[in-house]
Amino acid sequence: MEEERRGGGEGVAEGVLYVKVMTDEQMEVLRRQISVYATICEQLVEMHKAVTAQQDSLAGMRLGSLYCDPLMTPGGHKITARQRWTPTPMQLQILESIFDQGNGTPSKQKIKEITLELSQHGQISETNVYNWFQNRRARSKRKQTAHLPNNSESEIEADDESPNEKKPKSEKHTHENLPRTDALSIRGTQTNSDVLSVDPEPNLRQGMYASNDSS
Amino acid sequence: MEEERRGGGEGVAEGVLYVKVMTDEQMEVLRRQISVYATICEQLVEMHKAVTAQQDSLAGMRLGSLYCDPLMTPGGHKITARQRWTPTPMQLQILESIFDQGNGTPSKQKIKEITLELSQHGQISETNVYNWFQNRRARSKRKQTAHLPNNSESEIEADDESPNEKKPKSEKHTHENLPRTDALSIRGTQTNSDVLSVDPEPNLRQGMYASNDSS
DNA sequence: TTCATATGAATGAATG
DNA sequence: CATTCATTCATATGAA
Repeated sequence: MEEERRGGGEGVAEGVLYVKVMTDEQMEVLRRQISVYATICEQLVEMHKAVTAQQDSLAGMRLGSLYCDPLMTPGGHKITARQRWTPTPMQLQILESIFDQGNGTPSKQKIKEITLELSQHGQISETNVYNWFQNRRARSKRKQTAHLPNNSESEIEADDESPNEKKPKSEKHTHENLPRTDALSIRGTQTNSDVLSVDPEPNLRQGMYASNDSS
Repeated sequence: MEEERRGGGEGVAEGVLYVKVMTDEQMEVLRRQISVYATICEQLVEMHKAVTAQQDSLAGMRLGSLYCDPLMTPGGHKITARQRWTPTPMQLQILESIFDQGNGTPSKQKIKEITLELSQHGQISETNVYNWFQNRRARSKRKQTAHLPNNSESEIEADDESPNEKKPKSEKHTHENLPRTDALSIRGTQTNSDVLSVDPEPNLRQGMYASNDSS
């Protein structure tokens, strides 16, 4: 599927000319920047849709066409694929055994040692190890949360913008959910004359960042 | 030539020896181009905001009906309901710019100003800003533990079966004064080319964070 | 192809 | 501030 991730070098008859024409860092930068204005463009599309919809109601004409089909979508950037680390079976085994030792919280020093150990079996970085443990613990904990809560109620979550509800997200968020809108939130809410009204309604918590005035 | 000028950091990642065909200058060119586009888009958004707002406010004379509820549904609860704040690209840009300014720890007063500024681009609270800076600093500092004093990685190792890569986050740069333009600040920076001089909303950035009155 | 899932990585928020 | 937690995003892989 992704054999053409480096589509830059076409015309190769035989052999996979496998060269990177940009460093990951460069690619990351570009990706970021492109993503920025791609999102903005998406907002523009939404606005245009809104505007044309108004006109539509007046003239009765319909011209709702999407004129924005970028090469990538904010939901899935297909610009580049960043390869991610994959532990070798050997590494995985070692990691698993360390994890099973109960020393659930490997400190930084541990991480270094483990990384050094694992680097004998393949490329690896401390970040990889760190992430692995983080994920391992988090996911093992989530598995336990699948305790068949048998919630007899049916909380009707009508607002499922995500049709795929396979992920067992039966967790319980014990914190207040702030009515957060998505990235392109400028289209909703008040597009009235009060578009730019600052809504300084911060969900200020108890402590915040400064209990007192440090001035 | 200058294909190896940039101290990107990585030259050989895994088995694959790749060359850098993009120079700093090329990169800079792309960056600036994208920056221009981003700025244009940003201004377009503002323009459309003004337009839609105007239409809406003039609905009494034009439409005469409150039919301005096409797709947005001001009270649309079904857009997305996330518990966690996610900065919009524009907000991110602004935050990054501020962060790169080296003004380090923003004081409480700064936070307020920044929050006010960012609220023009989406829902945000002071806590969000504070957390962002906290995380930003902490994580950028964690980018220093991946190199060994005598780590000669000039060797091309192709023995491993794990095609992986380090984690070069885009912000490898410490907040040192980069000679290049900052990460496209699509915000206040009035487009030098004055592409679309439509700025009917002077109150977009009233205070900004320029007013440094911290204690 | 498309969908579903596992999982590495990113990150906002919380805790010390 | 330094670490950790919790959640989400993105990608690799396999099944339908």
